[in-house]
Amino acid sequence: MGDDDFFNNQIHMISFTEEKSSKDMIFQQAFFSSSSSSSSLQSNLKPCSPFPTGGYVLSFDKPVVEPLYPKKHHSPKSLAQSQYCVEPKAFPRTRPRVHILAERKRREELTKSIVALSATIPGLKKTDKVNVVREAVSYVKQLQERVKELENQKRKESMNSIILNKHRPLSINDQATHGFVDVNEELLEVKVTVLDKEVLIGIYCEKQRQRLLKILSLLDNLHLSITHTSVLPFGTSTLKITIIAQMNNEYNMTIDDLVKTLRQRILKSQDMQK
Amino acid sequence: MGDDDFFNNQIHMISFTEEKSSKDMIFQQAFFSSSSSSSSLQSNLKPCSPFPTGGYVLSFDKPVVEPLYPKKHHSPKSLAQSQYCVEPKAFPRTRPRVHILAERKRREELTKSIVALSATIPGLKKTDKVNVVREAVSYVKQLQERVKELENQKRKESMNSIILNKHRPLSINDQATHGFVDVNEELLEVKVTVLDKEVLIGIYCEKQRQRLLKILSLLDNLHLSITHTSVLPFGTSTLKITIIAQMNNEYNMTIDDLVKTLRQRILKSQDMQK
DNA sequence: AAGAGCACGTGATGGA
DNA sequence: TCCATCACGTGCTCTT
Repeated sequence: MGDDDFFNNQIHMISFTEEKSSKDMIFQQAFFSSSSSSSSLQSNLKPCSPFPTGGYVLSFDKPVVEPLYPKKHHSPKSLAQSQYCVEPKAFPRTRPRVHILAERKRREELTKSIVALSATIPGLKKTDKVNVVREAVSYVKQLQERVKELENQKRKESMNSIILNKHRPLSINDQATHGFVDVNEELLEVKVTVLDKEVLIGIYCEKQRQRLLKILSLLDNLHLSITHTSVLPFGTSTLKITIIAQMNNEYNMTIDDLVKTLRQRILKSQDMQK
Repeated sequence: MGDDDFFNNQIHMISFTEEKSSKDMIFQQAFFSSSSSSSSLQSNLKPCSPFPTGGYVLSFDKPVVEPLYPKKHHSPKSLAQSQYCVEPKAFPRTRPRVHILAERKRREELTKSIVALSATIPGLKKTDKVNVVREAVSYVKQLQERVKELENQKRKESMNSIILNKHRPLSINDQATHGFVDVNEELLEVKVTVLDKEVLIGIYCEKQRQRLLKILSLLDNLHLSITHTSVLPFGTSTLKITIIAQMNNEYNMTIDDLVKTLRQRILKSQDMQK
């Protein structure tokens, strides 16, 4: 669990004119599974390029030793293989150092961000860099899909109240709102609950001729015997219908199917009315 | 869209002498805004390390020219600065090359994955690598939170059917289920819908003495005048109560508050019954 | 001994 | 000019 500790256990030397940089790298080094200790100065030689004279040479950043890159990495071994060349002429070698530092910083920050990313994605086993990013991609897609899914469901749930607001001026300027109201955006909510052999059906819909009659016959066709009903007017143009019914032996639908077919049939009969 | 192709279009030479390889990199190079063309051979010199003799030297992979790394990048300029050193002694320089290739592949794949990641996260402006990863982190967190939020809401919605299943054997082994049933897990669902000055209240609860009476007086206290009610028995021990009421002038609650207070009061009166 | 993985220093390049 | 970003080749380590 505690995996944030191995910072600062190694102090890379100071080098002349500071360059503090203790506690560096390490981090992902340890995180991404690797050794831990380090600080094997390992020679700071590097190829010195920009010479029109041809001839590729090496040099320190300064004509002096300069332990500039203290953080190489992985301690053991080496140190014996410090090899270098000396530059024939000392040059204003003050620039590359800032470059090196900047680049170091950049790299550091990339790995750090990747570590942060790996922290957000659950069930990650291979903490290797590319794998982290890849898993992140698929995880993001997965999350996006889940969100979309849930939001669609929610839309259905809260549809009635939204449509309610739309229908509020219904009786006033009925014809005036055309164009903004989708034909399929009927006000219709169906909810079904099952308990043993009984079914509780709640329907919230627009007021219409023969509304209850049609629904009851529809239920009869689906092998449901009505035992109680209640029809309550809500506002000027909507109804709340509640029905309790008994499943016959022939009945064998799932709840979802029942809801769907009820919605379909009721909507169809609504269309036919218009 | 199609982003899986530019592998294997280059046949990395079979062995030394050769190295065709044209068009590579490109991709992210173009994606992350940069130049596009490539192939500026740019000298293949490299520091040759493992020499116990000290002295840091450079060499080709072979004593011959060898255009090994054609993909350096950014075409223009350079090419004039081909500089190199010759290794004093030719060595079995056949190993590093595979390493170079592998590393190249690794790098390529990392950037590719990051590009893929950047594709999944919307509204991204700075397509810089670290920024992509960082934005990905915050985006993932954002998505996670949204999912959690939506799922909690969903839980509330579907609570009733879950509790229904728990209560199914209620009338049979009433006392026998103690210990597994939390005291607060009463069967109670309250749903409120508002239309102008009217309120539609649906309550699903356990059958109990004076249930309707208490609820109606409660609503009266909240400045709601009942216009219609319906009480339907569902199963042997539950009720579906539906109420339509008018808001009085004194009424000024939000829907959520109304639901909460209704739930609280009803649950409290239920407790007192026991 | 081979492979995978990482950080390093470096040159090139495009933008303030 | 300087600064940021990139791909590159390299040395190192750890695992198989």
